[in-house]
Amino acid sequence: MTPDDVAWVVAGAAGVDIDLVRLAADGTEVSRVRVPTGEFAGRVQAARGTRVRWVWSDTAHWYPRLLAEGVRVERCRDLRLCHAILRDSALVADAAPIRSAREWDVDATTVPAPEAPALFALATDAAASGPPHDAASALAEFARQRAAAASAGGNGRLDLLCAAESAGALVAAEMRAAGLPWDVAVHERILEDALGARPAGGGPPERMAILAAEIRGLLGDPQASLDSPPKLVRSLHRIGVPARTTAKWELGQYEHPVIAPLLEYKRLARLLSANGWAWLDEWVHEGRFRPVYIPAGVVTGRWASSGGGALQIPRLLRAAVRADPGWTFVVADVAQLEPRVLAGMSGDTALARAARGHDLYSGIVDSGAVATRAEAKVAMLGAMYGATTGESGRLVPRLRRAYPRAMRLVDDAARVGEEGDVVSTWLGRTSPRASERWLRAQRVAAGETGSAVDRDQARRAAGDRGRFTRNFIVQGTAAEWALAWLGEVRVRLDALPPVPAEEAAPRSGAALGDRPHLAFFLHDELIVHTPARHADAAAQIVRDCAASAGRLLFGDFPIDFPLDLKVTTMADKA
DNA sequence: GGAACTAGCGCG
DNA sequence: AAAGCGCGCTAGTTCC
Repeated sequence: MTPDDVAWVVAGAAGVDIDLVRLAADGTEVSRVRVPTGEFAGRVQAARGTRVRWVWSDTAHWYPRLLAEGVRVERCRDLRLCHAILRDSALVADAAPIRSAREWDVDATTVPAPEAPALFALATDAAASGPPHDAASALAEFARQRAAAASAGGNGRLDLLCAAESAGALVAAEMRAAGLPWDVAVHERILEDALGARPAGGGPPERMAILAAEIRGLLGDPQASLDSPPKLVRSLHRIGVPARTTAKWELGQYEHPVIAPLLEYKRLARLLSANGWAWLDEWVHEGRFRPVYIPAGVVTGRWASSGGGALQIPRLLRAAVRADPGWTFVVADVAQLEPRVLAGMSGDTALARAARGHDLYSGIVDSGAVATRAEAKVAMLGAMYGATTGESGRLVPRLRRAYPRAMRLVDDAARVGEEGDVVSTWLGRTSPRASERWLRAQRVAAGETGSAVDRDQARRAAGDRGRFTRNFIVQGTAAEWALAWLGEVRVRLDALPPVPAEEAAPRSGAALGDRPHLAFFLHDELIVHTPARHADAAAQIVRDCAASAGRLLFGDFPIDFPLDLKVTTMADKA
């Protein structure tokens, strides 16, 4: 914390009074009050603008109830999320105290989703699946975390990461509260265009039924099952298509009249089951899709989501994302985030030069390392994922020659992982340790009693782990860049003036519906929902924050993060 | 009849 | 039989 920081530690179980403990910048307790839950939101609102940081057990536990009352907070520290970072970080010199606080080891995915704040509080406390929420526990954990961070190397990088992670948790709660504007009529039109009319009394939609009849005719079996892979494989064998699986990449390799309609049927079946009318009924209410975002739900620090498949919305349906009347979107994504981050981490000026301007892959071609953009892309992905065979594996050595620093960084990360050690992202998030099972397999293979099968399995497991750690440092650092971007966008949008009540978007909620706010985030892309009059300002903020995120992580190193950005009322991809 | 698993495919 | 990372979700299948 900076010296002028004031922290209020918030604590209390659901349904009882809430303790507010004021701390000085050095962590000593200044004062303490106990307030009824009904006064909590008012207290928080009153503290806006005082540079307070709210320290609490779990943003998903505390923040939804504030948002429901129309109250935003400027900054917080999410003890649950920061605990996980500091507990595992290789930068922390003395991790023993924080590791001993096992009650804070709460897997993000076990935190229940808030249907409504009241229900959520009940669910959490009844199931006792969250971290402790009382004042003594929170104060002790905060002290442990400050000590752990103070013992860490890395010039404050972990402090930066904890701040960014906590800001992300605020964004996640706010985006759920605001929701993503979703036009049900447009979605239904897309479904009908693709699938045909919605069946009145069950059964498949019209176009799927016609396709199914055609396919069954070609299979020579009016009863053929198209939805069961084993049965479909047997049906295909009977007409001379020797497919082993029903995966589309394999089916696509056979020449037979049944293949084309079958692939089309599978595409439609997927759309129907994943995002059909049932999805719409379940997940879109009052013009908003409100998924549950799970910050750091992925080991690398990326977010996960729960319910509604928020991070897998098919491109086809993006046309259903429509701004409210008088509002618009700023849709922005970063071009080639991961290789840019790799250039920054490794200090590879040659790769940074290739990245300058806009298209990094074209820049690689211009440098002469490979001949085409497609080659540059597959080679770079192969380098970051650990490809060893095929076209990708063949091209990676060309990148090694052209960008030795960058390639050495990922190659070293892979070697460390193969040896069973951990790797860390730029800001210090550290990969999980090798499992006991993995270590045992390596010991057995290395020992005199190990069989050829043991050795083969161990080598494969080592390779798998090496590809994981290779990718971890890049994917994880990209996630950190994105958090920095997101967090700064949030703060700066919040500083824009609110619009008059008659121009507000009430469906986005009392806390956020009167001003530009984040509405969606997906790894390297965000959508801001904004009153039209603030669209240009919001777009500039999104651009400026990409630049400042780059500086926050990589200082003066000359790597830029260009955006594909557009201002539009329909958020199909930028 | 339900839990646990797999196949397949959507997203980055 | 995906080559090469990270996910979530649905339907079908297998096992208890």
